[in-house]
Amino acid sequence: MKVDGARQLEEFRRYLSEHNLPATQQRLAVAEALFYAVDHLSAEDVAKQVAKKRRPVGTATVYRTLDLLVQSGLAREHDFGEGFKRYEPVAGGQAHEHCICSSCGRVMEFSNDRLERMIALLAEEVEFRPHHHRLEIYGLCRDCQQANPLARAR
Amino acid sequence: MKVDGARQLEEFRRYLSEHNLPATQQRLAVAEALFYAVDHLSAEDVAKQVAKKRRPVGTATVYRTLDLLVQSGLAREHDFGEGFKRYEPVAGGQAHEHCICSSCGRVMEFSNDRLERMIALLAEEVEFRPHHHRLEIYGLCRDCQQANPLARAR
DNA sequence: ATGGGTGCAAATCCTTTGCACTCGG
DNA sequence: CCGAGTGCAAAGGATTTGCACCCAT
Repeated sequence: MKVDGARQLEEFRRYLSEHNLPATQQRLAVAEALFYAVDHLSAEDVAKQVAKKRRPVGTATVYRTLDLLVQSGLAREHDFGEGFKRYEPVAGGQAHEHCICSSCGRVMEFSNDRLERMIALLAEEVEFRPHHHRLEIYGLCRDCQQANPLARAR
Repeated sequence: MKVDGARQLEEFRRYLSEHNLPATQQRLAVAEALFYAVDHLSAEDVAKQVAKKRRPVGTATVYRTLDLLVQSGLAREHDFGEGFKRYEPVAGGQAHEHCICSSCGRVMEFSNDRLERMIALLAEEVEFRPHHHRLEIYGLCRDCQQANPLARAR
């Protein structure tokens, strides 16, 4: 989901200083790569982006910084069943869900307030205090439906 | 979610013969372990159950059979962010969702037809042909809310 | 009989960790 | 300055794979 990269980077700086954590080149470079990404990036993707735009950063640092970003609430972690995780920037509070194409792997997003409210309500019905959630819909994207009209999504 | 183990095992047998796949001792033992489980089992849990009730089965076979079960639609795979996958039996078509306690790891289930319908509808709105989905709600279960009233779910 | 299944162990792949060195505040 | 952060490479843990042997059909 599109976010304002510059603004997000500023938020991250604030988070770091509030927590007495040094704002190192590496941390900022990793955060920047994620915040300006248009897609859901894997840790490796992030490392590549950083290497391209700035200066290579160690794998460990990439993972450590991604963890920080997740903890700060500025990023979200996903597992689309590919055997590794993907990350995406989060613009404060905008919940949204994902459709993952079983055929080509494309990920689409949508959001719907009524859905969000219903989810919160249903959780409370089982005496659960919801914090966040993740909805992934697997099936066929438009292109793959056309390419293979009879295909049954896996 | 509770399913009829014997019935499910029969379904698996049918699936195997329909696909010209041998119904080996190991496959049946793995399927049985999963179908009679009350919880969401990891591959290792499954192996342990099989070893206890029947005869030890190789790790590779456990994974291979779990894949078969998922492909046959008789089992479902989950990643609750623990670093490994969990599996649960699926009784034909009964969609249900999960609440995962961030504090103690307990998993609760619920289902709601209105939610299911809304999810299908929203996917179609973005020209996506949904096949199945996964909704995971993270937060605090009732016990953990009481044990730590001020805790903020992660 | 016989083609696929199984077990074992080695291989993979993503992610984490230990440690000496470097740097931001 | 100095404790936290970084890079490297080695470790870790779940899952997969290669291959000789075995068993349902």
